[in-house]
Amino acid sequence: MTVIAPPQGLTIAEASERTGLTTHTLRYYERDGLMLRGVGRTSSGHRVYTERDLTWVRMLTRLRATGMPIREVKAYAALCRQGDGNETERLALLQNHRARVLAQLAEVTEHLGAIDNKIGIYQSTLERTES
Amino acid sequence: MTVIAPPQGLTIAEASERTGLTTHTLRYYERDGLMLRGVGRTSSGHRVYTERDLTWVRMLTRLRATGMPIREVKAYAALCRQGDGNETERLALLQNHRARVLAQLAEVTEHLGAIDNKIGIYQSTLERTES
DNA sequence: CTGACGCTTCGAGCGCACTCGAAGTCAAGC
DNA sequence: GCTTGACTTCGAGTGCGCTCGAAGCGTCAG
Repeated sequence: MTVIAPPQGLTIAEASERTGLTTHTLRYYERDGLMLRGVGRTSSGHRVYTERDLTWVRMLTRLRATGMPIREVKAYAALCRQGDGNETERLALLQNHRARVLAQLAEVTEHLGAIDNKIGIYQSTLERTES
Repeated sequence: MTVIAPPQGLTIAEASERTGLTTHTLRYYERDGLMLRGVGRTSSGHRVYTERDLTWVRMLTRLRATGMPIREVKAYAALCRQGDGNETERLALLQNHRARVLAQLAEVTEHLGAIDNKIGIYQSTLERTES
């Protein structure tokens, strides 16, 4: 049907393409209350994504990609939805997350070091055996 | 009952304490074929963990903590179980994992940078508003 | 001898984050 | 006016990694 993208709006398929999320996931995020506000609709009920929506989805993606659980993303979305006045809470939430991510990065890096040692051992074993 | 730890062996409770895994998880790992070989038993059927078992569990933990899926840990265990001669495969598996972990670290770090920017924005918003 | 405890096995259940399928609607092209 | 196909909603299903509970047994303290 080649839905004509309404002025300044994108279809869910286009939004999917630009965000790298599936249409299923985009609908799921909206259903689950992760969007700032419900995505707009055409007269026939099709979703219309604006650039603001995509910007928000990209933020979501960053939070998710750094391991923030959906319920917490939802909490952050709720704060943003409320409007001005709760910046302190938003900041605290993000700083909390940041601290957890840093701890996680440190832990993974440490474990990776040990795995690297193991890799080194196999490499020297193979060198001694080779030819 | 205070099971007397058999000479050079640890009960599952002790193994749990030293590895930080629950007894449930330790049994699950054994059931699922992640251990190098089945853990030994006392005459009454209780598990006896050796230091070698614990060393292996610690390696498991590192692989898991860096995001290796259980099925791949299982593959690695199977290679080790086979004995000498497949060091090349083991090395390849670990190097593959290492590459994925590095990519993951880079991605998370990049996303974290963007989140840090957001944090910075909230901080300056609050500074301007404060007092 | 009795009770409590800590282990045993087995299988079911859970939380998370999607992922998918079915059935229906609507606009456009032929 | 009929077909096509991208969309809609709803609810169920999937994969992962545990996590838990029930039922039973062996050993030790009292």
